Amino acid sequence: MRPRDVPVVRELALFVGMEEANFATLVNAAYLQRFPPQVQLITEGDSPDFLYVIVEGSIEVFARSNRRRTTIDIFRPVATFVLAAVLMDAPYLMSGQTLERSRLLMIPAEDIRLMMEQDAEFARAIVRELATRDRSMIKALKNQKLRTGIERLANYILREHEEQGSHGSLTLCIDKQTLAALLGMTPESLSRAFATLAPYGVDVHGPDIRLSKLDDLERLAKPNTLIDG
Amino acid sequence: MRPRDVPVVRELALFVGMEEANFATLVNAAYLQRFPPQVQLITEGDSPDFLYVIVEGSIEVFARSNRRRTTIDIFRPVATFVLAAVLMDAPYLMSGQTLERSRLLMIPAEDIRLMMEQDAEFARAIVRELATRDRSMIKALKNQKLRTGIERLANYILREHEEQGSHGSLTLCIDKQTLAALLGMTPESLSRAFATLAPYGVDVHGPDIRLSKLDDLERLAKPNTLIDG
DNA sequence: CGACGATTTGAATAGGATCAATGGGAGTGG
DNA sequence: CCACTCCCATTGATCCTATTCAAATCGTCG
Repeated sequence: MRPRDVPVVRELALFVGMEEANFATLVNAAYLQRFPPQVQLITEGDSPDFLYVIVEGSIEVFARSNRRRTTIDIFRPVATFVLAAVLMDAPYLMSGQTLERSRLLMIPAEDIRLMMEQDAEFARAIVRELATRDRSMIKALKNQKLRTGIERLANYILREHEEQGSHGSLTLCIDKQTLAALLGMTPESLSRAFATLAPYGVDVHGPDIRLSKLDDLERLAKPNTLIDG
Repeated sequence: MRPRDVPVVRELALFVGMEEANFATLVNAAYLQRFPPQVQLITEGDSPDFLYVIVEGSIEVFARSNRRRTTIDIFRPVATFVLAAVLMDAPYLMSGQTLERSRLLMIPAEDIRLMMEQDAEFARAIVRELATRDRSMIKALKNQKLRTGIERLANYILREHEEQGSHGSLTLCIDKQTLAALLGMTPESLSRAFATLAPYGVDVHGPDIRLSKLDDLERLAKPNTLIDG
């Protein structure tokens, strides 16, 4: 790992409280690597070799069963993924691939497990990370079970709109196929869902969306901090 | 908490590695309490007061949004719930109620958080518990997004069948309304799903189910250790 | 220009939900 | 012991949501 990348990683919530020596140990064992888009990094069912930290780019984690495929989550900097599998030394439950050119820190799973035993502050940071992930998965499950596809889309739009500054417009940062999979629907259904939202002031032009009737859209979406928080 | 209940709790994965003094501290602050059926213990949105440990009975955790309601999970001894909310001191994401007469150990949330700072072995046990929960939620999300209602039911039946000894029959230990909510469908749909499974050797008599064509049922269900494990 | 992949649109179908009505115990009170 | 009631479960009819399969359209890039 290049020296100039170290400070960025050091500031991650997961590492910030660690003793310097322990952090150095972890980093020495780790690889910081670049990947082109559409590279599959992990495969569901495999044993975890590394904990991944996204330094740059974005990662889609997805799962298959029967002949269906769905997106579980999309990660951006700075986040880790497959932490639970690494800690339990249990098979990955999902596959993961880069969506764009990405830089990832790969820390050998065994080092993570050892370090958790050695560094109590690291263990506590892991607890916070895991608890956050757990809650995030509960929210995703609620989103899926308690809302229709249109409602999920409406809430996704509102959330992106807010994260992008609430200026009345937003730009989708993933392509529509991936968005459809994330929202638990087919690309065709997503396309129709967008059309259904037109009367609610949702104007779609490629990846750009303008929102002209925010109130109407919110009335439809009924955002809920216990799902979208 | 009664002295004779202490050993049971002491053996929980969460506590078994703790120093004796620390365990005593936690237990002294805790309440072991009985509840009748259908008592709502926690409400989504509330701040976490306690970590709950089910010593006896069963608990349904569920969530609402719009005017819908769904079951997230059902817990039996010996398990904890709302651990993530307690650790993050963040609002419960789900409500919880007893399904039957139950005994619960209630440990004040603040004591859990303090003890995690003090007892490194406890922190590690929490990590394992959280990682297991996280994986369980991922599986639930995959189950919901990658399977139809009938497939979810078929897999639920196969899993119960196995847990009850694989003797060609099983007994539902929750009523069908609750099962329907757990599987993400209405009671009507569940009833029809059972009917659909009849040609696959699923004979339902009230809560009792006999399975006469296990192979056919498995071919339909396509159980997957990365979902049902 | 031409090809390819992504998106949209159309038509038909499937999976579930909703609303309504019926059947079937378990428990209650006469 | 027998109605009676209530709640759960089932069944029927219909509607809605979303998927599937197919075709058209759009944009981008070589």
